Amino acid sequence: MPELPEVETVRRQMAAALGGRKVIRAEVLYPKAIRPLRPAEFVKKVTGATIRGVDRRAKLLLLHLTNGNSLVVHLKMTGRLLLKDDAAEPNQATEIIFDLSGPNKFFYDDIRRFGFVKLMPTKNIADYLEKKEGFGPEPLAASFTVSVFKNLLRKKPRSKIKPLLMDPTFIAGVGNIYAQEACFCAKILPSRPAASLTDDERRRLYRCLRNILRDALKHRGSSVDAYLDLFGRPGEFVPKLKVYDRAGKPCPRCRAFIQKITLAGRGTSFCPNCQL
DNA sequence: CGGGGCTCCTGTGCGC
DNA sequence: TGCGCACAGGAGCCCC
Repeated sequence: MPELPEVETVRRQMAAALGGRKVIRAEVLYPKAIRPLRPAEFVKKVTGATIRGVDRRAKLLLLHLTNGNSLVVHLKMTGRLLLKDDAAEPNQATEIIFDLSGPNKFFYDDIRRFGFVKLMPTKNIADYLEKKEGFGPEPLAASFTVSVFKNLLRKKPRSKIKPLLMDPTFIAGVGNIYAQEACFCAKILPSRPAASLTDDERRRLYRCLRNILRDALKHRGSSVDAYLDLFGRPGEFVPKLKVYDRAGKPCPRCRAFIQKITLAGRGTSFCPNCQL
């Protein structure tokens, strides 16, 4: 599942590889993936435009075009943005093909088809992100200080901490993998109400969350499920995951068996011995 | 306000 | 060996 480290990896790669490239041709193979336009309109508004820059907010990728439009992409669980050579052919998962200037095609694939590509005027992006989506702070931003984190926790005293970390309106970009890893690192049970965390635990969780996201980014993310980077390479962080998808295996810290429960409908693994 | 359930969709992995 | 089915999962939405 692409979360902040995976999406940011793809953003950096796209910014370097796609900037200045022109869309020569576009084809929509799965119309439900695009919003809100019909394929003909989508193709018309994209064709001939040059990719000016790539931003990220939460798990959304923002591809800005020179014609005043932007593409807003959410990869959800199995979306992939792939830069391939001109001879590449679509497969079962391919939803959109962009034929670029130079020797490349740019594919949007999504096995489970939950992701989307929205086309909207660039000038509407800021409002869309902050008003409609209402994203919380970027956890790796310099402005996201420990006191900002503590103030946020005070606003949601009754929420369970792990689902709270995954709430995009609370903090942006954290999903099921890194929320579990952060709780493990901070030695906090995922089901603890936010208000029950001591000052020391709040500080630990803040540091753990930021360190894990940074470390995962350094390793180009975790390839669980279907994630691949822009060049089709898997991320290298999976061997460093301590609890995610490790139910029944020994805790790397204390050797107790990792346990799995469901919180807010999401699988959640933790060590019942050293997470308190 | 918080929590639960439903929805989208397909590959995986289980039980028989 | 093969079939069929439950299940996972981000996040919006509805309901209580």
